[in-house]
Amino acid sequence: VRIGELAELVGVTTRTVRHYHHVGLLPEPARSANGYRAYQLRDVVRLFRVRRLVELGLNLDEVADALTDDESRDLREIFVDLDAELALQEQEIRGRRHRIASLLAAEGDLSVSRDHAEVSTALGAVFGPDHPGLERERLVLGLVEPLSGAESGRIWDGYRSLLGDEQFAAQMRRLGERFEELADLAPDDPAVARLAEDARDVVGPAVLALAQEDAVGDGDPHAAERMLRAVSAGMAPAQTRCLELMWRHWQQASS
Amino acid sequence: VRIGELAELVGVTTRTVRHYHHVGLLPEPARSANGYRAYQLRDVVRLFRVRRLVELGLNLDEVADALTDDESRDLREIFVDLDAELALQEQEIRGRRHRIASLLAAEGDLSVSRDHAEVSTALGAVFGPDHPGLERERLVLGLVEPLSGAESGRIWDGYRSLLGDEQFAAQMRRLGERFEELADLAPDDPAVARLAEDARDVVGPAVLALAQEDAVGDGDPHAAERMLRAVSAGMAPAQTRCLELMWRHWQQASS
DNA sequence: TTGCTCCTCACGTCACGTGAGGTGGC
DNA sequence: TTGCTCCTCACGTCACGTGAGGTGGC
Repeated sequence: VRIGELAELVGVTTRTVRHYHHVGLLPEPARSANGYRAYQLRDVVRLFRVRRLVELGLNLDEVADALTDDESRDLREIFVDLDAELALQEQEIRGRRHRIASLLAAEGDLSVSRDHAEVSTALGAVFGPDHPGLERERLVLGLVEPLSGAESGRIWDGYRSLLGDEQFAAQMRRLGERFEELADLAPDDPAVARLAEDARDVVGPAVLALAQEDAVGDGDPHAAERMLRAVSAGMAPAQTRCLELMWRHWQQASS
Repeated sequence: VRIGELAELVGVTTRTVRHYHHVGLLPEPARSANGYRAYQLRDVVRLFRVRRLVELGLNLDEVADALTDDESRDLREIFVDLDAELALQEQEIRGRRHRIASLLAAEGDLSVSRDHAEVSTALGAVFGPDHPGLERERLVLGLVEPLSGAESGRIWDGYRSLLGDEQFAAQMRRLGERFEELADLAPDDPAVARLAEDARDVVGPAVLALAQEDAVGDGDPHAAERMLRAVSAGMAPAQTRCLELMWRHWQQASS
């Protein structure tokens, strides 16, 4: 029996058989006069046994281990471990499918959540298309999505109540403009502290909500700080400083 | 924000971030004076979106595809396809776990089936440890295992009834010895045809059963022929010829 | 000075797939 | 002569992991 026939018998490719020779899973058989591998019955049986284990999900090292005669490691133990691993994989796949199903259940744009789309639209309406901070404010929304449902839910609610109130919205728009103007100032410019003071009661209910979540203790305990670091990525020093000051105010307010 | 912080924010390694740069999933950010990558808010958001899709099970090409703005391929379609693929994987894993569970449910040696172990023992008892054909006969049992349950079931039954009958067993032992003696003869030696004739009613109920399965049409329609090729792997020419003759007899008997 | 982070190659992982270039048997 | 199978390298796949060797900031 030559390699092609062996492979067909067992249902693999000839490359697979050669690979098993290479890694020592299957002994190299004698060669016939023309240099072709000449397989015996025992090789066919061996290959079948190898494939049986591979198809159950063992990797080639484990198969080699399982097929040694010294039984150093119990086959039963191997299978128990394998089953546990497969159970994990199954759970993972189910989780993914669950998340995909809830995505597909929603209509509209799948690339962002419904909440995100709604708040983004509201932001555009409130700020107007030419507002210098609109782009950044919208990017910040992208940081809310990876948070847990409870965390992001509070934040979306915070945005909605804020943007829904004409007076707050107008203040927010103005604060946003002032924040952009910080870009060219020094971090210790008095305008920085003034803005942080003025923003205290208007902007940032989202962050406040996050801080409260932190205090309550469910979700990621450092979500708020991580948000803060992410938001300040690439900001001008004065803007970063302003955010820091706001953060301190909010921390005091929530404690 | 430098690469380490970005990676920690999003929950990946720095190597992963660099890999995404390499394949173009994440744009290379500007460098600060020391050559370090300096990330902006938009990079954080982008990386979060990439990871969300990766963790759902998309490969990096698909992620890139899904995150292009031209929406050339509908995200909904991508998710539907992905779900179908995940459903397949889940079924595969369940199949494996099912097979493992039935293995674990049986006591004793997990490397071979109960039937195999039983028939192998019976073969040893009937042939005796010094019989020249015992090793091969036992190897042949290894070819029965990969067959479907119905096919192998018939064959094990065939073996059991044969080996359980004192008279048949004695004949089989004798035929086995004669078969080994063929090794040094020419394929056209009259002893070959004689043995095939004599074996007709004794050896090979297993193959006969397989041939019947073939005729009935369930299972692999060429299982018997494949068995024959495998069994004759590495045999002496006269032995192969003898098997062929037997096979023809059996085919006639079953038609 | 020490420890930490960053930088750029570049090879390794896992189980094979896929040519590349050549030879033997019908 | 043509088509098929076999042979031996040896690079490619996929998403990074893991050093190797070197540099900047506290």
